[in-house]
Amino acid sequence: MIEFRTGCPIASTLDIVGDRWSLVIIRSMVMGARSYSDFLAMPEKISTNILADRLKRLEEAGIVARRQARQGQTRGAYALTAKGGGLVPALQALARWGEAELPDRWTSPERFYAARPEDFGDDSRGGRPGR
Amino acid sequence: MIEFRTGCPIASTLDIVGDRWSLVIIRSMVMGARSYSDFLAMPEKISTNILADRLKRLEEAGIVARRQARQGQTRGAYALTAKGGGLVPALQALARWGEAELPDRWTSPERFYAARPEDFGDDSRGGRPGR
DNA sequence: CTTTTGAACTTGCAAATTGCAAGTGAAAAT
DNA sequence: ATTTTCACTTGCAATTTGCAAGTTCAAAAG
Repeated sequence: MIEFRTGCPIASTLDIVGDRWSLVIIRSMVMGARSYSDFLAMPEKISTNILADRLKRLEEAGIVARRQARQGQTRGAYALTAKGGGLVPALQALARWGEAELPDRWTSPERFYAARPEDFGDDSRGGRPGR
Repeated sequence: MIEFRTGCPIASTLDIVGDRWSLVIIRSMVMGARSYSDFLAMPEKISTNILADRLKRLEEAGIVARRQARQGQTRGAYALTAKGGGLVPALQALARWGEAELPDRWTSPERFYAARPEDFGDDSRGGRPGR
Protein backbone atom coordinates (compact mmCIF):
# COMPACT_ATOMS: atom_id res chain seq x y z
CA MET A 1 0.00 0.00 0.00
CA ILE A 2 1.20 3.41 -0.90
CA GLU A 3 1.63 5.96 1.86
CA PHE A 4 0.46 9.49 1.15
CA ARG A 5 2.32 12.25 2.91
CA THR A 6 -0.75 14.47 3.08
CA GLY A 7 -4.05 15.03 1.27
CA CYS A 8 -2.44 17.52 -1.11
CA PRO A 9 -3.24 16.38 -4.65
CA ILE A 10 0.19 17.40 -5.92
CA ALA A 11 2.15 15.72 -3.15
CA SER A 12 -0.08 12.65 -3.47
CA THR A 13 0.39 12.45 -7.22
CA LEU A 14 4.12 12.63 -6.63
CA ASP A 15 3.83 9.90 -4.00
CA ILE A 16 2.65 7.70 -6.87
CA VAL A 17 4.67 8.83 -9.89
CA GLY A 18 7.22 11.20 -8.37
CA ASP A 19 10.24 8.95 -8.43
CA ARG A 20 13.12 8.89 -10.87
CA TRP A 21 11.49 6.55 -13.39
CA SER A 22 7.70 6.33 -13.38
CA LEU A 23 7.01 9.36 -15.56
CA VAL A 24 9.79 8.36 -17.94
CA ILE A 25 8.12 4.98 -18.40
CA ILE A 26 4.74 6.63 -18.93
CA ARG A 27 6.29 9.02 -21.46
CA SER A 28 7.54 6.01 -23.41
CA MET A 29 4.11 4.44 -23.30
CA VAL A 30 2.61 7.63 -24.71
CA MET A 31 5.20 7.31 -27.46
CA GLY A 32 4.15 3.75 -28.17
CA ALA A 33 6.27 1.48 -25.97
CA ARG A 34 4.38 -1.67 -25.01
CA SER A 35 6.70 -4.45 -23.91
CA TYR A 36 9.24 -4.96 -21.19
CA SER A 37 12.01 -4.92 -23.76
CA ASP A 38 10.67 -1.69 -25.24
CA PHE A 39 11.23 -0.12 -21.82
CA LEU A 40 14.65 -1.65 -21.40
CA ALA A 41 15.53 -0.13 -24.77
CA MET A 42 14.74 3.42 -23.60
CA PRO A 43 17.70 5.74 -24.06
CA GLU A 44 17.71 6.43 -20.32
CA LYS A 45 18.72 2.81 -19.61
CA ILE A 46 16.58 1.79 -16.69
CA SER A 47 17.80 -1.31 -14.87
CA THR A 48 15.67 -4.42 -14.94
CA ASN A 49 14.85 -4.67 -11.26
CA ILE A 50 13.67 -1.08 -11.12
CA LEU A 51 11.61 -1.54 -14.27
CA ALA A 52 9.89 -4.64 -12.92
CA ASP A 53 9.17 -2.85 -9.67
CA ARG A 54 7.84 0.32 -11.31
CA LEU A 55 5.58 -1.63 -13.65
CA LYS A 56 4.16 -3.47 -10.67
CA ARG A 57 3.56 -0.27 -8.74
CA LEU A 58 2.02 1.50 -11.72
CA GLU A 59 -0.21 -1.48 -12.30
CA GLU A 60 -1.28 -1.48 -8.64
CA ALA A 61 -2.00 2.23 -8.97
CA GLY A 62 -4.24 1.56 -11.96
CA ILE A 63 -2.10 3.65 -14.28
CA VAL A 64 -0.84 0.78 -16.39
CA ALA A 65 -2.63 -2.45 -17.33
CA ARG A 66 -1.09 -5.75 -18.28
CA ARG A 67 -2.94 -6.74 -21.37
CA GLN A 68 -3.84 -10.45 -21.31
CA ALA A 69 -1.61 -12.55 -23.48
CA ARG A 70 -4.32 -14.03 -25.64
CA GLN A 71 -4.08 -16.82 -28.08
CA GLY A 72 -1.67 -15.86 -30.75
CA GLN A 73 -0.07 -13.11 -28.70
CA THR A 74 3.54 -13.37 -27.81
CA ARG A 75 3.69 -12.23 -24.20
CA GLY A 76 1.67 -9.83 -22.13
CA ALA A 77 1.93 -6.24 -23.23
CA TYR A 78 1.46 -3.14 -21.14
CA ALA A 79 -0.88 -0.28 -21.89
CA LEU A 80 -1.81 2.99 -20.26
CA THR A 81 -5.25 2.96 -18.67
CA ALA A 82 -7.63 5.90 -18.86
CA LYS A 83 -6.30 6.92 -15.45
CA GLY A 84 -2.77 6.77 -16.83
CA GLY A 85 -3.77 8.72 -19.91
CA GLY A 86 -4.86 11.48 -17.56
CA LEU A 87 -1.21 12.18 -16.91
CA VAL A 88 -0.58 13.20 -20.51
CA PRO A 89 -1.16 16.93 -19.87
CA ALA A 90 1.29 16.91 -16.98
CA LEU A 91 3.89 15.18 -19.13
CA GLN A 92 3.36 17.71 -21.90
CA ALA A 93 3.77 20.59 -19.48
CA LEU A 94 7.02 19.10 -18.17
CA ALA A 95 8.26 18.61 -21.73
CA ARG A 96 7.43 22.19 -22.68
CA TRP A 97 9.32 23.47 -19.68
CA GLY A 98 12.34 21.34 -20.49
CA GLU A 99 12.36 22.48 -24.10
CA ALA A 100 11.95 26.12 -23.17
CA GLU A 101 14.27 26.35 -20.20
CA LEU A 102 17.00 23.77 -20.64
CA PRO A 103 19.61 24.15 -23.33
CA ASP A 104 20.12 21.56 -26.04
CA ARG A 105 17.28 19.24 -25.21
CA TRP A 106 15.62 17.16 -27.90
CA THR A 107 12.52 18.49 -29.52
CA SER A 108 9.60 16.22 -28.70
CA PRO A 109 7.97 14.73 -31.78
CA GLU A 110 4.72 16.26 -32.85
CA ARG A 111 2.76 13.18 -31.95
CA PHE A 112 3.78 13.58 -28.34
CA TYR A 113 2.13 16.97 -28.07
CA ALA A 114 -0.77 15.72 -30.18
CA ALA A 115 -1.54 12.94 -27.68
CA ARG A 116 -4.68 13.39 -25.67
CA PRO A 117 -5.84 11.63 -22.49
CA GLU A 118 -8.79 10.13 -24.37
CA ASP A 119 -6.43 8.23 -26.62
CA PHE A 120 -5.75 5.82 -23.76
CA GLY A 121 -7.53 3.30 -21.67
CA ASP A 122 -10.73 1.30 -21.89
CA ASP A 123 -8.96 -1.39 -23.85
CA SER A 124 -9.89 0.67 -26.87
CA ARG A 125 -9.61 -1.60 -29.85
CA GLY A 126 -10.05 0.12 -33.13
CA GLY A 127 -7.10 2.20 -33.92
CA ARG A 128 -4.63 3.73 -31.67
CA PRO A 129 -3.51 6.91 -33.37
CA GLY A 130 0.23 6.64 -33.06
CA ARG A 131 1.50 4.77 -36.08
CA MET B 1 26.73 19.92 -11.73
CA ILE B 2 23.61 18.07 -12.54
CA GLU B 3 23.83 14.98 -14.70
CA PHE B 4 21.22 14.55 -17.38
CA ARG B 5 20.30 10.99 -18.28
CA THR B 6 19.53 11.90 -21.89
CA GLY B 7 18.49 14.90 -23.97
CA CYS B 8 14.82 14.11 -23.45
CA PRO B 9 13.17 17.26 -22.11
CA ILE B 10 10.90 15.28 -19.78
CA ALA B 11 13.66 13.11 -18.35
CA SER B 12 15.88 16.19 -18.03
CA THR B 13 13.19 18.19 -16.25
CA LEU B 14 12.79 15.29 -13.87
CA ASP B 15 16.55 15.19 -13.37
CA ILE B 16 16.14 18.67 -11.90
CA VAL B 17 12.81 18.61 -10.07
CA GLY B 18 11.85 14.94 -10.17
CA ASP B 19 12.71 14.02 -6.63
CA ARG B 20 10.44 13.58 -3.65
CA TRP B 21 10.48 17.22 -2.57
CA SER B 22 11.36 19.82 -5.18
CA LEU B 23 7.90 20.19 -6.71
CA VAL B 24 6.30 20.22 -3.28
CA ILE B 25 8.54 23.14 -2.31
CA ILE B 26 7.70 24.94 -5.55
CA ARG B 27 4.00 24.31 -4.97
CA SER B 28 4.34 26.03 -1.59
CA MET B 29 6.12 28.97 -3.20
CA VAL B 30 3.27 29.33 -5.67
CA MET B 31 1.00 29.39 -2.65
CA GLY B 32 3.04 32.14 -1.04
CA ALA B 33 5.72 30.46 1.07
CA ARG B 34 8.87 32.59 1.24
CA SER B 35 11.05 31.65 4.19
CA TYR B 36 12.88 28.60 5.39
CA SER B 37 10.43 28.25 8.24
CA ASP B 38 7.48 28.56 5.87
CA PHE B 39 8.81 25.44 4.16
CA LEU B 40 9.47 23.62 7.40
CA ALA B 41 5.87 24.34 8.30
CA MET B 42 4.52 22.55 5.23
CA PRO B 43 2.07 19.81 6.17
CA GLU B 44 4.33 17.26 4.45
CA LYS B 45 7.04 17.82 7.08
CA ILE B 46 10.25 17.99 5.11
CA SER B 47 13.39 17.52 7.19
CA THR B 48 15.78 20.41 7.55
CA ASN B 49 18.79 18.90 5.81
CA ILE B 50 16.73 17.93 2.76
CA LEU B 51 15.15 21.37 2.66
CA ALA B 52 18.52 23.14 2.77
CA ASP B 53 19.83 20.87 0.04
CA ARG B 54 16.81 21.27 -2.21
CA LEU B 55 16.84 25.05 -1.88
CA LYS B 56 20.49 25.07 -2.85
CA ARG B 57 19.90 22.85 -5.88
CA LEU B 58 16.85 24.81 -7.00
CA GLU B 59 18.83 28.01 -6.65
CA GLU B 60 21.68 26.54 -8.70
CA ALA B 61 19.14 25.49 -11.33
CA GLY B 62 17.84 29.07 -11.50
CA ILE B 63 14.36 28.07 -10.36
CA VAL B 64 14.51 29.80 -7.01
CA ALA B 65 16.28 33.02 -6.07
CA ARG B 66 17.51 34.07 -2.67
CA ARG B 67 16.31 37.60 -2.29
CA GLN B 68 19.01 39.79 -0.73
CA ALA B 69 18.40 40.62 2.89
CA ARG B 70 18.49 44.38 2.52
CA GLN B 71 18.39 47.01 5.14
CA GLY B 72 15.17 46.69 7.02
CA GLN B 73 14.51 43.15 5.89
CA THR B 74 14.38 40.42 8.44
CA ARG B 75 16.27 37.52 6.84
CA GLY B 76 16.80 36.39 3.27
CA ALA B 77 13.65 35.23 1.56
CA TYR B 78 13.21 32.89 -1.36
CA ALA B 79 11.22 33.59 -4.49
CA LEU B 80 10.41 31.74 -7.68
CA THR B 81 12.23 33.07 -10.69
CA ALA B 82 10.62 33.42 -14.11
CA LYS B 83 12.16 30.05 -14.95
CA GLY B 84 10.59 28.59 -11.81
CA GLY B 85 7.26 30.18 -12.62
CA GLY B 86 7.33 28.26 -15.87
CA LEU B 87 6.65 25.12 -13.87
CA VAL B 88 3.24 26.37 -12.76
CA PRO B 89 1.36 24.67 -15.62
CA ALA B 90 3.00 21.34 -14.84
CA LEU B 91 2.08 21.70 -11.17
CA GLN B 92 -1.50 22.53 -12.08
CA ALA B 93 -1.72 19.49 -14.36
CA LEU B 94 -0.41 17.26 -11.56
CA ALA B 95 -2.90 18.78 -9.15
CA ARG B 96 -5.81 18.23 -11.52
CA TRP B 97 -4.83 14.62 -11.98
CA GLY B 98 -4.61 14.09 -8.23
CA GLU B 99 -7.97 15.68 -7.62
CA ALA B 100 -9.62 13.74 -10.42
CA GLU B 101 -8.07 10.33 -9.90
CA LEU B 102 -7.18 9.96 -6.23
CA PRO B 103 -9.89 9.64 -3.62
CA ASP B 104 -10.26 12.11 -0.79
CA ARG B 105 -7.57 14.57 -1.76
CA TRP B 106 -7.82 18.23 -0.77
CA THR B 107 -9.29 20.63 -3.23
CA SER B 108 -6.65 23.11 -4.30
CA PRO B 109 -7.57 26.69 -3.52
CA GLU B 110 -8.75 28.79 -6.42
CA ARG B 111 -5.67 30.96 -6.33
CA PHE B 112 -3.53 27.97 -7.08
CA TYR B 113 -5.27 27.35 -10.37
CA ALA B 114 -5.39 31.08 -11.01
CA ALA B 115 -1.61 31.39 -10.81
CA ARG B 116 0.15 32.06 -14.07
CA PRO B 117 3.85 31.76 -14.94
CA GLU B 118 4.06 35.50 -15.55
CA ASP B 119 3.22 36.15 -11.92
CA PHE B 120 6.76 35.14 -11.00
CA GLY B 121 10.28 36.23 -11.52
CA ASP B 122 12.08 39.37 -12.56
CA ASP B 123 12.18 40.61 -9.02
CA SER B 124 8.80 42.11 -9.82
CA ARG B 125 8.15 44.76 -7.26
CA GLY B 126 4.68 46.19 -7.38
CA GLY B 127 2.11 43.75 -6.23
CA ARG B 128 2.20 40.05 -6.15
CA PRO B 129 -1.34 38.79 -6.72
CA GLY B 130 -1.61 36.25 -3.92
CA ARG B 131 -3.41 37.42 -0.86
C1' DC C 1 10.93 -34.10 -29.38
C1' DT C 2 14.96 -32.03 -27.70
C1' DT C 3 17.76 -27.99 -27.55
C1' DT C 4 18.44 -23.23 -27.94
C1' DT C 5 17.09 -18.60 -27.73
C1' DG C 6 15.43 -14.65 -25.93
C1' DA C 7 12.10 -11.98 -23.44
C1' DA C 8 10.63 -11.18 -18.76
C1' DC C 9 11.69 -11.15 -14.64
C1' DT C 10 14.55 -12.22 -9.55
C1' DT C 11 18.23 -12.03 -6.51
C1' DG C 12 22.27 -10.27 -4.12
C1' DC C 13 24.89 -6.73 -2.89
C1' DA C 14 27.28 -1.95 -3.28
C1' DA C 15 26.41 2.92 -3.66
C1' DA C 16 23.63 6.83 -3.25
C1' DT C 17 19.69 9.20 -1.23
C1' DT C 18 16.50 10.17 2.43
C1' DG C 19 15.06 10.87 7.08
C1' DC C 20 15.65 11.65 12.06
C1' DA C 21 17.67 13.80 15.85
C1' DA C 22 20.72 16.65 17.66
C1' DG C 23 23.93 20.35 17.21
C1' DT C 24 25.74 25.37 15.85
C1' DG C 25 26.13 30.23 15.01
C1' DA C 26 24.32 34.61 14.11
C1' DA C 27 20.63 37.83 14.43
C1' DA C 28 16.25 39.42 17.15
C1' DA C 29 13.80 39.93 21.02
C1' DT C 30 13.56 40.85 25.92
C1' DA D 1 23.29 40.84 28.64
C1' DT D 2 20.80 36.80 28.06
C1' DT D 3 17.48 34.12 25.90
C1' DT D 4 15.01 32.77 21.87
C1' DT D 5 14.37 32.03 17.14
C1' DC D 6 15.82 31.24 12.55
C1' DA D 7 18.55 29.13 9.19
C1' DC D 8 21.08 25.96 8.63
C1' DT D 9 24.98 21.62 9.48
C1' DT D 10 26.39 17.17 11.11
C1' DG D 11 26.14 12.33 12.21
C1' DC D 12 24.22 8.28 11.58
C1' DA D 13 20.28 4.64 10.39
C1' DA D 14 17.03 3.29 7.06
C1' DT D 15 15.41 3.18 2.51
C1' DT D 16 16.01 3.38 -2.42
C1' DT D 17 18.68 2.91 -6.55
C1' DG D 18 21.84 0.74 -9.63
C1' DC D 19 24.75 -2.99 -11.41
C1' DA D 20 25.69 -7.61 -12.52
C1' DA D 21 24.31 -12.11 -12.42
C1' DG D 22 21.15 -15.52 -12.29
C1' DT D 23 16.37 -17.98 -13.26
C1' DT D 24 12.06 -19.17 -15.72
C1' DC D 25 9.33 -20.33 -19.23
C1' DA D 26 7.34 -20.03 -23.87
C1' DA D 27 8.40 -20.22 -28.58
C1' DA D 28 11.46 -21.04 -32.42
C1' DA D 29 15.07 -23.99 -34.32
C1' DG D 30 17.01 -28.16 -35.31
